[in-house]
Amino acid sequence: MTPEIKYDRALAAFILQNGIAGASLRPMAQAAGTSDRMLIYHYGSKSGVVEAALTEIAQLNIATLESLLPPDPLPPKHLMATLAQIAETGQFNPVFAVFLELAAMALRGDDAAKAMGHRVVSHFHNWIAARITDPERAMALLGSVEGWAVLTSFGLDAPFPSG
Amino acid sequence: MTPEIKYDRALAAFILQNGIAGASLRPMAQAAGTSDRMLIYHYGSKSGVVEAALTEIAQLNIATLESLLPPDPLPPKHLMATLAQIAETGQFNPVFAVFLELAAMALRGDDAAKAMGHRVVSHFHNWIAARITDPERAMALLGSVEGWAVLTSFGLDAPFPSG
DNA sequence: CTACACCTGTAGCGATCGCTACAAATCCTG
DNA sequence: CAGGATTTGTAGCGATCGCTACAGGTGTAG
Repeated sequence: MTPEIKYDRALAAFILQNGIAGASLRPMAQAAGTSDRMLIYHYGSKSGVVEAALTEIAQLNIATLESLLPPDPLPPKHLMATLAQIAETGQFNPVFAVFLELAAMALRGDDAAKAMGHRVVSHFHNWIAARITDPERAMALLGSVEGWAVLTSFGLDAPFPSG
Repeated sequence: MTPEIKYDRALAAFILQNGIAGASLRPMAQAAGTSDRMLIYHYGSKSGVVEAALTEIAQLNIATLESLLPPDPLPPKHLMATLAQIAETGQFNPVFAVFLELAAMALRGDDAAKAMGHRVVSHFHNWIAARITDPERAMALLGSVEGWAVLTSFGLDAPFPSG
């Protein structure tokens, strides 16, 4: 029951909107209705703040995915068709942006980013695996979706992977 | 024959190593053997410097890809097997990191990043299309590779897409 | 040689960065 | 109610950010 939990939601929203690179203590504190001094006090350091926000994002994300599509093994084509509809609303764009930022940091040797990304993407993988008739294909499908996110971010009209 | 070309190589190397987020004028200038004052003078602004560096990265990349595998239509499986060997050396990790950073920026509405990413990824697409027997599959394969890069950056042992 | 455009080094501007020292306020315990 | 620990506001530290003013050098054209 750490008391700083009340800030997590606002911090997560801030990072979803501004990215990890745009996460500065003073603006984050203002968004959370407190001061930079307090964020440092509660979370110890800026990296502690960011880590808490990313954890919160991951949890929110799991909840959102659960509510969008309850577990039920579908043929890959059906699942991907549903995912296509969800993805094309753009509601997950901020989440994708954070993931891609984490991936770039991980590629440069940031171990914290690597661990955080691993955790979050594993959740995605499990979510897919629980909703597909042949779960061993979940990783390949997940990769296709991530790649689609990259290509469409640049404005290419890449077809959503069909499975 | 703009005189600032001599800096482009060093600037590209710097951004490949430190990322776009880590691109500050003074360190870049030092890496290029000049001063921040001179970079601003030649390129007009920091964004001009970064843009030149990214353009240089794109050109270097095309040359590298050409030298690694001359154009020759192959069956998708063969091409992907060759790409797997190349990708697993990790030599393109800094390039992937820059791409993913660009994608994150583009997803947040950075139009310059979107245009730059579009250009670079289009080159990748053309490169693949020229080396595959059914070029209309190039986009899907490219997406799979990008997604694979994201997943492996987090330490997941995702299989390289087989085509 | 002169004059003028081009180039570059020094110094510093205001803003923001993560973080901290210090003291007052508040809360909990005895 | 007393006294110590916990929480918070104010102010500011040194560092770095992108960028600029200004003076002096350098090369070239008339």
